[in-house]
Amino acid sequence: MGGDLLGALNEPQREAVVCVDGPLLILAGAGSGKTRVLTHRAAYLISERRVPPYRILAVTFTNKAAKEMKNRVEELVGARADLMWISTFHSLCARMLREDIPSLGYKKSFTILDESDQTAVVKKCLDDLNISGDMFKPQAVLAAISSAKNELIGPEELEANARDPRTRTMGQIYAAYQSTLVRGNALDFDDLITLAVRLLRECPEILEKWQDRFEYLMVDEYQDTNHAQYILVKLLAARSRNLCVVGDDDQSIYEWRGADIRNILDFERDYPEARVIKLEQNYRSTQNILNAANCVIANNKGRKDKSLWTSRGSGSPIFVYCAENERDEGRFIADEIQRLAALEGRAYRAFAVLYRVNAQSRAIEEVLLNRGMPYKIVGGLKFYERREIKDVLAYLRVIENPEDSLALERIINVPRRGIGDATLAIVRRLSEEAGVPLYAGVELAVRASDTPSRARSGLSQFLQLMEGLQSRKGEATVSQLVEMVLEKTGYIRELEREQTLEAEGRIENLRELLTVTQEFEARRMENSVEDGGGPTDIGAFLEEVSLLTDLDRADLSDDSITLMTMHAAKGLEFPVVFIAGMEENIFPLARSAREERSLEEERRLCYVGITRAKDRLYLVHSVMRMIYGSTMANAPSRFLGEIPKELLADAMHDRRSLWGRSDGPASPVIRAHSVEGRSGTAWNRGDSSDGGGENHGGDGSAEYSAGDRVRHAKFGEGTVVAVARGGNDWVITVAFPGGGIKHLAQSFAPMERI
DNA sequence: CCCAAGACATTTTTT
DNA sequence: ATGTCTTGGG
Repeated sequence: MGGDLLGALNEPQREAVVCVDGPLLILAGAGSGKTRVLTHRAAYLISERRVPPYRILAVTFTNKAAKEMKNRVEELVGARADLMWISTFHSLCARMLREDIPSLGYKKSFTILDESDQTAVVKKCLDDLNISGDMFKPQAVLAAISSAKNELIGPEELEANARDPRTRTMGQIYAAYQSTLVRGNALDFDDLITLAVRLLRECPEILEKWQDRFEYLMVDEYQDTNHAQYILVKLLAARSRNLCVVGDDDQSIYEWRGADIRNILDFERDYPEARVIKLEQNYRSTQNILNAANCVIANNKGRKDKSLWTSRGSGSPIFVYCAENERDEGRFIADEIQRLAALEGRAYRAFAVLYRVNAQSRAIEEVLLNRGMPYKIVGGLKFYERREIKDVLAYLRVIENPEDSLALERIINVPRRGIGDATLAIVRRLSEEAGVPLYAGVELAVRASDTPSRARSGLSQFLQLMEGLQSRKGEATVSQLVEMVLEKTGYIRELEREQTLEAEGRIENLRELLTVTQEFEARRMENSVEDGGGPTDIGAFLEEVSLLTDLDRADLSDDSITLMTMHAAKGLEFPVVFIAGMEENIFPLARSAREERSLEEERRLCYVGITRAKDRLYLVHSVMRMIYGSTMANAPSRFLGEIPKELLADAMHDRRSLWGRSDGPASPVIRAHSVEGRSGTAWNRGDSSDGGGENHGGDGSAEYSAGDRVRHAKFGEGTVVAVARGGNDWVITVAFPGGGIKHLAQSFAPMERI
């Protein structure tokens, strides 16, 4: 057994698997088989060390990662794997809280809010506090609250320690927000973590219970943990100290969301007896791709030194294409996919197009759509955030827990039943006066003598509906309840009446929701042995759904091209990867380029993007790009300049490139990639340090560099996008927002820098 | 109470 | 360019 388990591993992997006592840091580079290590490690604990599976905890960030880990451990040790605790941070905490949250003054039936619920609460708080939304945008408030929670800072503390009035106000809004949540017995995603931490900190017997249960702990993607998660792990592992964390500081791309890269960088300080094992052998990509990734990431400071290598050959060069605009970019990508599909017999699922911002997807999508090439977009619109889905789920929430005032507010007039702002105001006033939840307020309003008759009839109609649904709660399955909701509320009828494409789509989504509930029930049947005293079916379903994301529903199995952001691509791999929009201001984003800290995060993102590719990598930049409704001209990304030119080729697509009209066989796109100088300007001097072997040195220097703003006598203002040699002169390529791309001879052009 | 025309903003978003 | 949110008139 042991031979089998360890035989398929390389030396450091094997070490990481058998080193199970005491703290261990595994620095796992991209594609180095970290999931393999984690699963084998779990299997080793179970079958070699005879550790009961339920004494092992593995924490991931995504459901998908948890599911994969579970399946792979099962392959190794069989059904016993089911007893192991493999879950996401959030579901682990939800599970802990379901048991003991009454100690914190909440009821076990708490609901979990998603982002739009949160936004609604914030807006209401801003209203109540009479704070203008101009200065305090809900999104910004939410971000502030979230980061406070990530740091385990409460509202009072935030307000007390505020050094500026804005933060003080934030503290007040935070306080209002939190008390709304508490009143509604609701938790947001961050609360799941912070309240679990509070539980462990405030209740010694609960802490002890969990510490005893988990003898061995593993944390995946440790570089992405925030402070609250860090403390949670620290508390849980304090007793056994058998804590194994796996991560890659170079793949930390969620700092903006509270991830604290120091957690991984300082692990050895926190656990001085820790062993550190580096996994640097990559099983995914060619050496060229790895070299490119290594070179880019080497520009970051303060990282754990590591360098990926592979026993695969160097492989194809990395292809760079300079497109004219975003349509040309899409066209090129589609061309290449078709070419490679035919030439190398690759299925569509072998291709991924990655980009920095979702807005870039449209141009690519358009081309693929036109050509009838199958594609799917991951991210963007979320299934569970769709209005119709949220409406139905809100009904379930109220059925399950009538005190869920947020959900009630959402559906009280959906579909329309004549309960408008005026009526709702009455209900709100009554419930506030009586100090009862909104639902009770509805009952009061129906009974009150001064309620206008129209309002009364709407409200009592609503109450009847809800009572009818609630009466079936015990016997009906979740699917049946959903069907009843759709039927009795007239939701579907309303949509059918609309007769629009949009309404049809919504109906389609609701059908899909029924598939989800049916799947849930099937699973529930299977595991019926589990917890008898757990939440009800509806409760369990709602919890599961609230912790699900689109990523969990995306099937990568169908044969289509994948379009997604580089963030969404983390953890995935594709034989052929295109990274679109390799331009300054897009990647790195303009606002991120100014600060060293965020620039480094962009660079890590670039590293993640590059290392998704197994066989072929294409980096595409565009001279001009229409985005958010306006056209901009951007210099090629500095990250391109950080890749040694020997690794690059222009993929024989220089026909269309800027230099296409000038003569000579040299590949000008390559020339522009000369690596020199520092960030920002590395690319710019498209001077003669290329390996092309022609006309070096000599006569005069370029007066312009990419990124310069210029004014031309005829074409007006523009941006220099490239500078190249052309005969005895310099050819300055300028993008004029009004007049297109012009190639101008430096010595003749009536042009000046501005 | 409802709808429609304007304002608005738009990085990334594992849960 | 586009989708979401607000606001004002019917």
